Amino acid sequence: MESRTGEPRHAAAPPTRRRGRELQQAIYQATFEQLREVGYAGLTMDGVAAAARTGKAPLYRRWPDKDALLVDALRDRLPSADDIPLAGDLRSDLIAILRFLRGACAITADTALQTVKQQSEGVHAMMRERISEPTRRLILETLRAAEERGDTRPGSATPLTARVGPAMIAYQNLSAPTELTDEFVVSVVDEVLLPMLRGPA
Amino acid sequence: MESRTGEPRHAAAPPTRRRGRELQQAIYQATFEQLREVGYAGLTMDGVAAAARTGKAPLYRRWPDKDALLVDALRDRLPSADDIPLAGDLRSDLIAILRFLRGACAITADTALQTVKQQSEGVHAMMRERISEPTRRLILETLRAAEERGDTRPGSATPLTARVGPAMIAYQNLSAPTELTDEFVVSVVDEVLLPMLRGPA
DNA sequence: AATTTAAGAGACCCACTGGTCTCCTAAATT
DNA sequence: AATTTAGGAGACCAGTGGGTCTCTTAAATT
Repeated sequence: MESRTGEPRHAAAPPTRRRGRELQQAIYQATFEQLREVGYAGLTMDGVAAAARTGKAPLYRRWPDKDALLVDALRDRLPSADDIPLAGDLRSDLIAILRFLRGACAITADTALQTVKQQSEGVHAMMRERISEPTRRLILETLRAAEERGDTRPGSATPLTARVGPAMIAYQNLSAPTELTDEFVVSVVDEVLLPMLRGPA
Repeated sequence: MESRTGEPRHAAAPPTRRRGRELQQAIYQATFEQLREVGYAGLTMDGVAAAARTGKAPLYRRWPDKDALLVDALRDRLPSADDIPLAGDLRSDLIAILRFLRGACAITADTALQTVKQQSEGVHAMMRERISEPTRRLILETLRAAEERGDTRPGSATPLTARVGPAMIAYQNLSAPTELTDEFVVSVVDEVLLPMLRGPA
C-alpha cells in the first residue's frame, strides 16, 4: 500500500524469503499447527499458506493437492518402526513398541491424526504401511519368540493377541488423548498384556 | 413440466405424500444410506433429501442443522445398553456386552460411524453418553463381581482392564469393519479377556 | 365441504474453498 | 552485475453446499 517502489521498508517484517527445504519444513509445521487448531475439517490450503506466511502458489508448486501435502507432511514427521530399540526381552520390547505407537499418535497432540487417517485414503494407506503393519508384525514376532522361550503360555501368540496393544493405544488416543502417557503404556503392558500372555488358556 | 394443471397424472410416481413419523423414519433411513454410500465427508442435506425423496424444507423444519439431524438419526437407531441381557456369568456377560458394542458399530456397516463421531461434537457427546459410558460402567461392574466371587485374580478389575474389550471392538471396526463378526467378539473374550483376568498378576 | 397444516420440488443467496494465474521481487546462480 | 529461479501476496474463477424462501397441493382436521 504505502511503499510500492524500491524504497527500504523501515521496520516492518524482515524481508526474509525462505526457499527450498527451509520453506518446506515451515509448511509442514504450519500444516500441523492448523490441524491442531482447526482440525481436519477446518483445514484449508489458504489457512496453511497463511500460517506458513507464504502464498498458495508455492504449495501447489510442490503438491498436486491437499491430500498429497498431508501425506508428505505426516510422512516427514512420523517416526520409523525401524528405530524401535529391541532388546529381546518380552516386557521391555512390548513397552518399546507401544511407546513408538504412542509417539506416532502424539505428533498432532489430539485426535486430529485419527480423523485425517479416516478422511484421506492416501494418508490411511501411508500410515498402514509405515505404522500399523510393521508394528503388528513386530509385536507378533516378539510374542512368538517369547512363547518359544517358554516365557508365555502356549498358544498365546496370535494375530488377535498381537492387536491388543495397538488397540489400547488407539482407543485411548481417540477417547482421551491427553491421558495417553508413558505410564499408560507401561500399565497396558503390565496389567493387560503380560497377564493375558501368561494366564491360563 | 408436462402436466401442471389439475389433470390426473397417468402412471408416474404414485402421488403419495408421507407425513410426521413416517416421513421422519424415511429421512433417518436416507441418512444412513447416504452415510454408507458417500461417507460423512460427502454427506449433504440435498443428498439426504433426495435419497428420502423429499425436499430440504421438511428437513430444516425438523432440525436446525445437519448435526442435529445426525444426532437424532443415530439416537433413534442405536441400541440401548439397558437391553443387554446379563446373566451373572463372567464369560457370557462379557460376550453380551461386547456384542452390544458390535451392534452399535454395525448400524452403519462401515467406518462411517467412527468418522462421524469424531467430526461432530454433538454426535460424540451423544454416543459417549449412550454407548461408551454405560458400557464401560457395566463391564467394570461385571469384572468386580467376578473378582469378588473369586472367578478372576485379585486386582484384575480395573478401569484399564475394563477398556480392553471396547478397545478391541473399536480398533477392529476402524481397521477391518467387515471382520467385526460375532466370532471375533467371542475370540476376544476367550483369547484376550479371560486369560488376562485369570492370569498371574 | 371448508379449512388448516405441512410435504415436495426447486429456485435462490451466500460463504467458502480448491485450484489457477499474474505480478513483483528476493535469493541463488553464472 | 546480469540472469535465472522461485517465493510472497493476492486476484480470480468455478463448484459446492448450507440454509432460506416460495409456491403448489396432498393429507389431516373441523
